[in-house]
Amino acid sequence: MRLTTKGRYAVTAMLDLAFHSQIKPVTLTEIATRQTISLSYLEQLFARLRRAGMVKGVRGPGGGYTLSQKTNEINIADIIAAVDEPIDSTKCGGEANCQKHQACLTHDLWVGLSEQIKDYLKSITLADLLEKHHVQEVAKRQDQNTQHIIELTRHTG
Amino acid sequence: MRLTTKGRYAVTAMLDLAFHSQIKPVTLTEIATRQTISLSYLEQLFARLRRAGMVKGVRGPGGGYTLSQKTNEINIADIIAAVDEPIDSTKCGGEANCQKHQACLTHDLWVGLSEQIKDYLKSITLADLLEKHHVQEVAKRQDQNTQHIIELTRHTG
DNA sequence: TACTTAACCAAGTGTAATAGTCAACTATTG
DNA sequence: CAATAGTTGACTATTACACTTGGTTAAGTA
Repeated sequence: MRLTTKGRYAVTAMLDLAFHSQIKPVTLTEIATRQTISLSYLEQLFARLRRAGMVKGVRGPGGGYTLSQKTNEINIADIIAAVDEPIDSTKCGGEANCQKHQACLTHDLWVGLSEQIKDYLKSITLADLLEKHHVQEVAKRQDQNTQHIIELTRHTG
Repeated sequence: MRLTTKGRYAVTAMLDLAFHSQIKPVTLTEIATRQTISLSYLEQLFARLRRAGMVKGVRGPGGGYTLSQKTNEINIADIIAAVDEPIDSTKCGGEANCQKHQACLTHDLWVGLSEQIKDYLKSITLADLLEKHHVQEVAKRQDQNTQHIIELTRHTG
């Protein structure tokens, strides 16, 4: 799981889409203008999002893009994964050229952390963010000292 | 908060350091060899980590690097922040050129998410990861499909 | 004091991803 | 048919990444 500007653009655009596509499709031109992202770059991002089945394109006048799922069914991790290149964070690629035991140990730790982040982002949907915005203002005032209990499911190979 | 290979290298190297610098300083050459990272690249990363006050360099024979804090005082977010370039994720830079209200709304949402991720990574320390590894080995043997409940104390600034 | 070690430092390089452009094509609407 | 807007591909500039080279400085050791 990588977090780059590209992923941020994608999430931002999807949020914009979630906001505005309630009634009719939203054109990329609108999103590009609102979010100050290059239209052609957006086209590339949405090509991937479409292939991932997250948005639907409607051609012709009055067309544009709509979400192909509900906002509470689209999570952040999937959006980012859709636009990012897949990457093997291990370098040793599992076991092949990895002779050093100590090296794999720290690799394991990172992969574990990476999975945690992924799971975390998977648990956050567009709906959460949209809803959260209202709550945020309240929470900002409360400014309380919480303890996070994070539940992690381990994927066994 | 960005998540790139650079940050991964930094975290990996710090984990390696945490493992091996218990008794004596660890040379970058050792880490470079173990983690198959270029020595000079490591030097650059550690220059930043040193400036951030996370590691101490010891010159001369028998020298190397040690952690300047305890493993439970060093969190992942700080490591990543130390090596990454600072980036303004807003593009509107607060308020200056941001005329569009709708744009800032989604920006807010992203910034909020970004803060969440940061807080999350702030709550995970090197000690957590090292400790987790022991648990992992046990879990691996048991080979059961368990659900880990990991309780992380959030450090408030 | 000379030598070795290893941190420290600066400048440069190749590569790949990012961010964006340009141009064409297809489907839909009116 | 014309306008709209998605779809696609190729191409370019910029940048960060990952790494290299070639040093200097400080601290031990012979």
